[in-house]
Amino acid sequence: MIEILYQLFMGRSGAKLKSIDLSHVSAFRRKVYRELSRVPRGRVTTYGAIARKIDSRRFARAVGTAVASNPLSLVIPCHRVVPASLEVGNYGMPGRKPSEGSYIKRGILQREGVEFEGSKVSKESLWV
DNA sequence: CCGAAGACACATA
DNA sequence: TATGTGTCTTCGG
Repeated sequence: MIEILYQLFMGRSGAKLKSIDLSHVSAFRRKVYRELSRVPRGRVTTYGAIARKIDSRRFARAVGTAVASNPLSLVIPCHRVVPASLEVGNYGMPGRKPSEGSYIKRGILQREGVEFEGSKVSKESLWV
């Protein structure tokens, strides 16, 4: 775990997720988190893209619920996932208004170097 | 078990 | 732009 946090601190996200215990997490969610952890700093991906990598695009909504309740918010870069519209999307912040969550999310992304065109992230920031 | 809800996607008008 | 529909995992009764 310390290893992971160190990697994050050094800006090396996408680091190994291996050492984390995911035994009590459903297989589906493990897949989601695995893909999510591959997204590097300064890039974003979409719920649909993750869904597609796992299986099919139809899983998009399910991916959303999986990410929303991710148990490792500091380790898994859940802020690097945006809807296909490329808008910022939501960011669950219990107790706060959705708008605040989006604001925070966007702030994090910008700090990581993601470029924005208006209310949307630029396609260049999309991770392939 | 079953029903409802969800950090979505996409087609249609 | 605005609605409506398709799909799948979770969670609560």
